[in-house]
Amino acid sequence: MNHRRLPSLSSLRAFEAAARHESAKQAAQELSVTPTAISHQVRGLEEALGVSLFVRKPRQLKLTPQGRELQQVLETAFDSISHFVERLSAVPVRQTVTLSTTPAVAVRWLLPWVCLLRDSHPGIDLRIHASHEPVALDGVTADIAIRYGDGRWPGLIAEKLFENTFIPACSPHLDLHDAAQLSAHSLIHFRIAGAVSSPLDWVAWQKLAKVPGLDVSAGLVFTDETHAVSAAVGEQGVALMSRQLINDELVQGRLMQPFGPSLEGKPFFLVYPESRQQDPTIRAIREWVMSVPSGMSALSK
Amino acid sequence: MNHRRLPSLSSLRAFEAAARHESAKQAAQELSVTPTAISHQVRGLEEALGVSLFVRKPRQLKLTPQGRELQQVLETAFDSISHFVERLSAVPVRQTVTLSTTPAVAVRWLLPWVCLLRDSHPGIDLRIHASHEPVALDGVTADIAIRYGDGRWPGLIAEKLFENTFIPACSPHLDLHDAAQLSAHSLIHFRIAGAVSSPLDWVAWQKLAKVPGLDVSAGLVFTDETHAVSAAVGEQGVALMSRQLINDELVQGRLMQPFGPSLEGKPFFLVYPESRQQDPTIRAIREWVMSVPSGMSALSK
DNA sequence: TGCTATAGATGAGTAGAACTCATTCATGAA
DNA sequence: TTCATGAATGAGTTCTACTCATCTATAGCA
Repeated sequence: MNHRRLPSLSSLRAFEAAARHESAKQAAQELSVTPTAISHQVRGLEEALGVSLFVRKPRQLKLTPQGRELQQVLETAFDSISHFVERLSAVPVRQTVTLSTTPAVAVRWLLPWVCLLRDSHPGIDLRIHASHEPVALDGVTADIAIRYGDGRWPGLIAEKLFENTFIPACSPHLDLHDAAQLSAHSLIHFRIAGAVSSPLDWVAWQKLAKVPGLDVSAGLVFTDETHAVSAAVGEQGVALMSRQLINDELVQGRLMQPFGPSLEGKPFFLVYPESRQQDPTIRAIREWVMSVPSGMSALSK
Repeated sequence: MNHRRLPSLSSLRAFEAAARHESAKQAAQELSVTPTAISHQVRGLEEALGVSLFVRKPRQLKLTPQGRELQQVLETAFDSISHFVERLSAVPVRQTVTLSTTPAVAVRWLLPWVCLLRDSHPGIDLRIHASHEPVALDGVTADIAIRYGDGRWPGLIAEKLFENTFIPACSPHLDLHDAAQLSAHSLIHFRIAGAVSSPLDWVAWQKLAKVPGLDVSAGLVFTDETHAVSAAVGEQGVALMSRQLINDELVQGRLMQPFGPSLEGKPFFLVYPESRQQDPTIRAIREWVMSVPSGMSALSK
């Protein structure tokens, strides 16, 4: 259908209304224009088509047979479009949005607040894509992300959420106060499967802390950060983890930071494509994420 | 359906083409606009509807499920309109046109040329409404007229066709040369039924000619002008009739004007509503009428 | 790996279609 | 006869639809 011929759609609309009413005045009212506009449009359409659509009488319009036929075709067409458009608006379409983040952020930071999003935006179907690697925000794999980094991603808008400070953390029951005591306890490692090392593990910490005689290769290894947290809470040893993600445990006294130093990791950002900045769904998610309490955000308020 | 909601029809058209191709570039080519125009229109539509219709990738557009649905509704609607419009143009619709004129003009002047109109405009169905009284050119009773008058009819366009000169006419066999001989012959009257007198009858002629002893009330009376002509040709007497309508007989010598004076009647005009000046059918009839040879027209050429 | 071509998006500016205003005309009703 | 009503015409104005310039992110090729 590459050679579809369509006259001015505005004139078709004006004609259809005038034909239905057989009145330019009523058509004008329906379309919120002046009767003159209707008159012009109808005339333009007749000229474009080369046929008469109305028989004109003073103060009266009568449809020609062709005019009547065209009105019926147009009414059907416009009605089908209008019905669909109204259906689109009337049914709150559940917008599926995929948020990509790390497993720890997902579990420890976001999930507790998902009910809040559901309450405020029942039309949003939030799906969380948890992985350690950043994924494409292409609207297919994911739409929006919470990820750590330097905040500079081409084509993406990045809004800082919170810092990512790695601290030694253990249960208060271990009665640890000095780094020198570390040798007597297990180190709890969190290591991404397949990764050899990380700038934020015990090796890096030891380089900074320089605890004499400490063997940082030993200890418990978990591939799931939340398991590492559980082990620490369960007095299995000392874990090095993001303070912002164990804020609850710190506040509740289930975990403590026995000593320093801290390692500053790259902060977490909310990230989404610039092209979707005005997307109502993206905006809604953004607002929700911004309302989630975080260590730094709560402090700055 | 008074509350029909329709977004910008232009944006709907642009979207449908872009959706069908899943390419703004190809849609632009189809609609003979720039790709930018497509981009703007699609974006406007998405904002108006509040939903995303495309998933955007660099150099690529992918339809959302909603976008796909809308495209299908629109394709059906636009196709139905387009098909009807093309049908309207492709089938030469027979346009019925009613031409109002006097019986004499119809029979003696127009009918011989109807075949010419049919040849040049097979789509025009010409109907002739013959009557002595002018009728409304309202598109119902009649569309166009040939009528005599002063050429000034409100709202109507009047184009002069030919004069209307009333002359005494009789067969050459009567061997009449002088008005004084009239008493020895019958006067042939043409009188419209119900009409008492006319400014163009024998009474009016006698007032001008002042033929001694001539009784103009006597003679043969016909209600049909063509019958009066036949009677004159058949040597029944002398008729007073429009020279332009008996031109053939004059030229062929079946009738002659034996003496004066002539009475100048109001000329005949082609008359049609100003509002239909651009009507293709009216224009076609006009051209045809103007091409019919008439006494005065032929002489001026 | 770097360069070029390609296709879509954004924003400012422009053109033309859509519309308004003023006026005229032809009823129809009081 | 006068006034109200509704459609049409033409000139002028507004606003939507469009273009141009520019940018971005690939995709393909050398």
